[in-house]
Amino acid sequence: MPKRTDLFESDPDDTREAIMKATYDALSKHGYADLTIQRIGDEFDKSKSLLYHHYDSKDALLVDFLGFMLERMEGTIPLEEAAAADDRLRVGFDHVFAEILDGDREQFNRAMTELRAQSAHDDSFREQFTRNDRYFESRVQDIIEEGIQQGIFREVDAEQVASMLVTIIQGATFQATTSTEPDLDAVRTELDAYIESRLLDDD
Amino acid sequence: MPKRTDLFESDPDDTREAIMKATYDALSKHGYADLTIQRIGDEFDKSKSLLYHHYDSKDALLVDFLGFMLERMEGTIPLEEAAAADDRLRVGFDHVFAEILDGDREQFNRAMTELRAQSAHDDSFREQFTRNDRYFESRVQDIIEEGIQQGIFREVDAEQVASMLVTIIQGATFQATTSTEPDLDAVRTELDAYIESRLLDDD
DNA sequence: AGTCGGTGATTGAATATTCAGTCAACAATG
DNA sequence: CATTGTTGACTGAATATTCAATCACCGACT
Repeated sequence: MPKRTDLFESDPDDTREAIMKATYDALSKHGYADLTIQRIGDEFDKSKSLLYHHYDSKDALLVDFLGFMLERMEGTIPLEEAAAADDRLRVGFDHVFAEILDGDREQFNRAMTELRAQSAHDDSFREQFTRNDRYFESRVQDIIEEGIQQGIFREVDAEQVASMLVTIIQGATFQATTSTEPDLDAVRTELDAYIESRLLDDD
Repeated sequence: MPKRTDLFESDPDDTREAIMKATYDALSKHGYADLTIQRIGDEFDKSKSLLYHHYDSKDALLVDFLGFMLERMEGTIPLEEAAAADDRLRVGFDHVFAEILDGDREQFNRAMTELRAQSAHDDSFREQFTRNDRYFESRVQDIIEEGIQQGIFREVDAEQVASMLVTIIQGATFQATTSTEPDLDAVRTELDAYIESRLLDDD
C-alpha cells in the first residue's frame, strides 16, 4: 500500500477526480488567495485549457471541489454502532482531533479553513458548509440521545449539547490552522472533563 | 449621536484612520479575496495613489490594518474588577455573544473571520492573531483563578478551562460568520450549563 | 474487414481584463 | 520658495477565459 493522502487514489481513473486532486494539491501548496487556474493546471497532467472543457469557470470548479471535499469528509467519520454511547463519542472525538493534529493533513486543514472563510462573502459556499455542519451535528445528536436512552447520559437537551460540541470542534480546527502554538491537548482534555461533568450520569 | 459603526469616527480627522475606515468598508463590501487597492481607493475620498504615499505596499497596509483592528477589539472587552468571578465571566460572555449576534456588526465579524483565515498561509497575520488570543485567554484565566481563590469555582486547571472557553468563542464566531442559521442561542445556553456543571462549586 | 463521420478529450496560442505599483505634474500651505 | 499632499495617467506582470485546431476512439455502413 503506497503512502499517500487517504483522500485520493494514487492514480485517479476519472478525469474529474484527477482535477479534484490537482485542485487539492494546488490549494494546499499555495493557499486560497494564490490559487489560480494556472497553478491547478500545473498540478494536473493535462493542459490547463482542459479545465474549461469540464467547468464553465474557475468559480464553478471551486464549488464542485468543495462539494467533493465535504462528501469525502463525511465519508471518513467513524460510525461503529456497537459500543456504548460515551465510548462512541470519545472514539469520534479521537478521530477528529487526530485529523486536526496530523501533520500530514496540516495543509489540507488550512485549505479547508480558507475555503470555509470564503463563506463569509459567498453564498454557495456557505450553504454547502451549513449542510455539512447539519449532517455532522445530527450524528453527534444521535449519539447523545442514544446515551440518554441507555441511561449512560443525563437527560440533557441533546440538540443543544450537540451544537456546543460541534462549535468546539470548529473552534479547535480554526485555532489549529490559524494560530501558532494552539494548546489543543488542553482543549481535548477539557472536552473529556466537560463530557464527564455535564453528560455522564454517575450513580 | 449619529448612527454608525462604533469602530470609527463619523468624520475621521486622521488620514490613517480614514484609510483604515476605507479599508474596512472595502473589505466588508467585497470580501478579502476581492479586496484590491482600487476598491480601497474607491471608499477613500482621496485618490488611490495616496495610499502609496502612506504605505509601501498593499501588504504593509493590510498588516497595519489588522493591527488597528485587533487593537480596537481589545479595547472593547469589559474589565470591571468589582463583581464575583462567576458574574464577571457571565458579563464577559454576554458582551461577546452580543457582539457576535449584533446584526450591525455582521460585516465586521465576517471581515475579521476572513482576515483570520489568512493566517493559514500568512505568518505575520498568524502572529498577530496568536498574540490577540493569548491576551484574551489570559483575561479569562485571571477570572477563573480569581473564582477559585474566592471559593466560588472548583479547583480546576484554569489555563485548560480558559483554552476551552476561548475555543468555544472562536467556534461560535466562526460559525456565526460562515453558516446560515447557526444556533448560537443553544451554544450560549449550553455554555452556562458547562460553567455551572464544571466550574461552580456548589456546597 | 475497412472506411467514413461524428464526438468528446486535449492542446497551445491568443485575448481581454485586472491589478499592484510608479511617476511626473499640480495644488496647497507655510 | 520649499515642502508636503494629491492626482490621473501609465506600465508590466498575472490572470481568467476563449478558440481554432488536433487527436483518439467508436459506431455505422459498405
